[in-house]
Amino acid sequence: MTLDSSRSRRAAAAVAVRPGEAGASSREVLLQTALDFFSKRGFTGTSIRDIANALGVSVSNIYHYFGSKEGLWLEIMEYSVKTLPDRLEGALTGIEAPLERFEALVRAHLTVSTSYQRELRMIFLQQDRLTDGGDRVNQDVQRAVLGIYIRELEALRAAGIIRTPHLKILAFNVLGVINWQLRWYRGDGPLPVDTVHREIVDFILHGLHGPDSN
Amino acid sequence: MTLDSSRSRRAAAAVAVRPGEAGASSREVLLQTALDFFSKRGFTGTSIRDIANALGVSVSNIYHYFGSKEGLWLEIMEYSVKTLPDRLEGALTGIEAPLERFEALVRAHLTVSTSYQRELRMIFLQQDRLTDGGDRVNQDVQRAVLGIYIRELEALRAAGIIRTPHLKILAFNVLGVINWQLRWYRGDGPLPVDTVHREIVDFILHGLHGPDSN
DNA sequence: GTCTAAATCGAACGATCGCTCTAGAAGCCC
DNA sequence: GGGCTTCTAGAGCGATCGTTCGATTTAGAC
Repeated sequence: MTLDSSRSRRAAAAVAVRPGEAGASSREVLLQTALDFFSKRGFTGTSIRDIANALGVSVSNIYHYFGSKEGLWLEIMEYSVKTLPDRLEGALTGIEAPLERFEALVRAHLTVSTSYQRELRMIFLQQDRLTDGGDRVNQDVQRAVLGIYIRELEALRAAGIIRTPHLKILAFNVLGVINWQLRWYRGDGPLPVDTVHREIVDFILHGLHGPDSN
Repeated sequence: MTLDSSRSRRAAAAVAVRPGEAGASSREVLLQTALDFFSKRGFTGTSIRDIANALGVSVSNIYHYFGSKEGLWLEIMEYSVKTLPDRLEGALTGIEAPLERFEALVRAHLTVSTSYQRELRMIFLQQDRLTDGGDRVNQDVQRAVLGIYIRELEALRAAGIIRTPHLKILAFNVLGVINWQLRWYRGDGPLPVDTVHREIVDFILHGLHGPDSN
């Protein structure tokens, strides 16, 4: 359920694998296991043998499907994090009022964050150990998301709802609240996801002073 | 200036080094270089040889002073991150009004974050690759800071200033804004540190709606 | 059945990892 | 000077790293 049904292909050695077959199943299992390790220990903290041994398969298997360790990383990025900007934009279509748009943006962001919690943890753990092309992916996505927030904040300022001239700082503050949730929130804890999302939206919109203060 | 004058000692092989001498200088340079690497590439992403080669010294030198890679990491934690809870508590002494206390807490936290930016980045990059004792340090500090925030938020609730029953979520939201700044703020950029701190305090206290909305 | 390609394995490569050991250089006390 | 401790270097240890390779197994097409 957390996986996209249409899967793109980019590996070096692997060729045409039809989705929904036994071959794809091996692929998926490898991706999921790699995701578990990458999101918990980061890129350098995870070895190819960690992933292979966890599944009881050989390391050559991974190279057969993904070509390299970085290829495996990028494959995970491909179906998850890279889709983030489009998903955020999609949540805005049809909404006109700036404040409504902004709230929809935050809510959509939280929803995607919940779906791709491990994938997003990966990019926030990773620290310039990939080749240039690999780093680019993360930077582009983060820049795109920031751009969306700044654009919406500009609309809020034009509407007279916010006054600060430092929209970039404001955008980072909002992103901080949303992304920090990736660090502390555990789905298996006592807090329901709806409660957490509602509290975060309230905090972003009203800060410490609750929604009844305006 | 970002270093404590009194330095604690815990290495395995090293013994009594008087501060302020030539011996201490080698030590300091090693610590600073290690700090640069750890804060940029994390624990697993940094090798002992990275640090030694950057300084043109031998790896044995590092082991002479710190005993192990983890010892080097913990030594950095010792003079910086571990002092965080005490510094936050110190900023609260003499202040009575809950809201004033909270604002002072946030401001002190931002000040310390600026002083120990690289050190704090280390602990947010690191991901359970240390031995049990090493992990404990980070966890204890983070728990202590969270405890301080929750205690102050309880005072705010008792004073009727906030209403939400989910103080833990609220505390994480505040910490998210503060800690996220470690990820994006560069001191050499165009934004003055005072401006950033003021915007963050305003955001935490009032959210998107500015300070004149209550 | 045969043929072919995808899937999987185990061994091994060179490089790098954290770390140890031995030994010489430098600094201080007398 | 000698005698001691501290500091530093370099070689090398076993382990693990990402990766490659040849060979074997599996599975579908005919």
